[in-house]
Amino acid sequence: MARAATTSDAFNAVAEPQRRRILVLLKGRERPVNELARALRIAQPRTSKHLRVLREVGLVRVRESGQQRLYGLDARGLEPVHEWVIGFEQYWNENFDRLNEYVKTLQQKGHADGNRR
Amino acid sequence: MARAATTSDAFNAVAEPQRRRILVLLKGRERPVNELARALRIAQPRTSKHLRVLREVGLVRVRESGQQRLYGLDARGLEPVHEWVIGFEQYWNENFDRLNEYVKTLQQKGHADGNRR
DNA sequence: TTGACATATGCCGATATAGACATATATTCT
DNA sequence: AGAATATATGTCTATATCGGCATATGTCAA
Repeated sequence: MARAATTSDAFNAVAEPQRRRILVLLKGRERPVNELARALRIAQPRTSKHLRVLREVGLVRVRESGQQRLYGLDARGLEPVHEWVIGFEQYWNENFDRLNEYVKTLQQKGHADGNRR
Repeated sequence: MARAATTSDAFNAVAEPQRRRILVLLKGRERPVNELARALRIAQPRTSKHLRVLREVGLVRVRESGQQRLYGLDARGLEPVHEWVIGFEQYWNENFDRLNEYVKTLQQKGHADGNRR
């Protein structure tokens, strides 16, 4: 079995640097494909393919506008990513080793309320 | 060129579901490889390889303890992921189209204080 | 209709997986 | 030393990329 498809979820879609840059560019306003390609300095077909991936995981919406297709951000799909990562916030905000010991102590006592920051 | 290596950064390392589960299991306490393998119900070699990836991006530390190797979380590498994702929070927390207009207005004014939730 | 412009898709090549399995390496115990 | 336990690594297979290029599809204007 190979790596999971990039279209499987937002985590995989966002693992690609160019796709992250695309999403950043779409903050605040819609953009046509060519504009994105120019901004990222990547070929138009490549841009279209990245956009397709982003579309398939729902991070981006398309809107026809004449001969252009305007892509817009739909950041809701990033919320699960945020939820997952934020669960680790306490572990990078504090001195790791001391927290580690602290939690271990609590666990040995059999308590489950050791999540205070 | 193929997809970026999983070892290239935290984004890629975390794109793999099993690796995310490993990190979650390491919250609060260190664990030896076999314990992780059992908990995840995946083969030990596979677990070791995932841990290797996590080690190479610095999300995990190892400590020798007799014949065991205790893996511990080092969540600092997740902070960049968090930073990136949090930049989109306003876009999933508010009505997209109205916010879109709002941000556009701010940008035209040249202000940068529009991050209030 | 023909042409210009914008975008999507198909094909190819090179590569990096993830999983399964066998095995090497290291440590502890007897 | 030899066995048992814990972990890491090498090999093989199947697959899903990502990028480049050519080309199909679609829209608008003259």
